[in-house]
Amino acid sequence: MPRGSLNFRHLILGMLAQQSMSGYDIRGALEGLSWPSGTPSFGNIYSTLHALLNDGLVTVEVVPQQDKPTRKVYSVTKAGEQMLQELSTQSVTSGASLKSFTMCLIVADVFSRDTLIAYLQQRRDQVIAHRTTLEETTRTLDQEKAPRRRLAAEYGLTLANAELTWLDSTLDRIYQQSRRSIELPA
Amino acid sequence: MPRGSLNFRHLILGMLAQQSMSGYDIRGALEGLSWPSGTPSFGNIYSTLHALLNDGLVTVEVVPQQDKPTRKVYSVTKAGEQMLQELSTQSVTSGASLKSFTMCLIVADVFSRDTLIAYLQQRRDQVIAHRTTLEETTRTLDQEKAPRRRLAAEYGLTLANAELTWLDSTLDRIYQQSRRSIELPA
DNA sequence: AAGCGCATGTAAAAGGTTACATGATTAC
DNA sequence: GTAATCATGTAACCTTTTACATGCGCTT
Repeated sequence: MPRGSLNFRHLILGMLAQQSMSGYDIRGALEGLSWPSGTPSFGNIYSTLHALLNDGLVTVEVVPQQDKPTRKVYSVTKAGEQMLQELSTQSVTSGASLKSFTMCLIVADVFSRDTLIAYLQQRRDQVIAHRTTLEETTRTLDQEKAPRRRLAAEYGLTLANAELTWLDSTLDRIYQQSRRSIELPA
Repeated sequence: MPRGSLNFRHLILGMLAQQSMSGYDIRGALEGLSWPSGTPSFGNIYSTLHALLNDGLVTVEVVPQQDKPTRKVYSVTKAGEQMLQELSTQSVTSGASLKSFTMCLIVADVFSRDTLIAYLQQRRDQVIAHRTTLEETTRTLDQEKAPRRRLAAEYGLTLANAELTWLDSTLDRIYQQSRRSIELPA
């Protein structure tokens, strides 16, 4: 776990900060959002929740339901909020894998604008670097006549280009929002 | 590890089948190709190599170099080729994560055309399903005014659409290749 | 002489999934 | 009756990374 990088605990805590939920709810939300990095298992979610509870970062409320099993709704405590606050302003030194970046986007609400921008720009730099590597690889493979060998590189290039387009337009959008909120008070 | 799914052993074995390499070489090749799923560590590569050697699926050749440390070049044995052969014709029941799919592409050479097509189509079905889920999620989030909450879903949608475009064009290409090789002998 | 690229290796720790157990209600 | 959704939980297991150790030769 590289220093400054998001882990699963942060993800759960960040999601609970957006909205109090049960483990089952969290799983449902992640199924829709965390697709690129894979949906985590219940085993992981529940034990993370217990660990957070044990560390006093969240509290539980047992909610009996009619016609359905009892739910356990978790909410972030003040200690938990403080932990997120620290994360929010912390400098980004992550080795940003796709997983870690996806988590960052899911809990984007907990970051300050500057931290979010830093994350996006860092990801942008990394994707550009990878694209360069992939372009070199395809150039080498073009010499050979084996078309199958190029599949992985082409796949990577397609994803990299799509991601870069998204990152650029998203960064633009965020910059315009800052400009607007600066212009309005003026 | 779902049955029928590719694991790291298969990846290494498949890469060695394409070309005999050292652990260091494998790492270099994967750095260029396996970007979306993350480049594996040396620790993983070397221990997998030792395990394959122990199971008689590969052999080593110690290659001393002048001016550089000695390399250990691994090659696939007949037993290893047989294992790949079985994998090649095996029906695909994988829970195809991005990781497993990327591995499949890297060793695409070892698959029969039908198996490769099955993998690509299976992935296509899964991505379409995920896209549907993501579209529903964005529809729900559009109601709210929180723009940050939509980031993860939009990101996923962008990647899903790019991947689908690639999958469709790649499947087309492969189909045309089969047609050509059927037409020629006729 | 310090640092980097090459090259291999191991053990401990972290991370995560699978498989199981439980149990109620609804829909076919 | 049997499958599906809802809902939680534990332990064993697998996978993978991290952090270390080693050592040569080239460059600054």
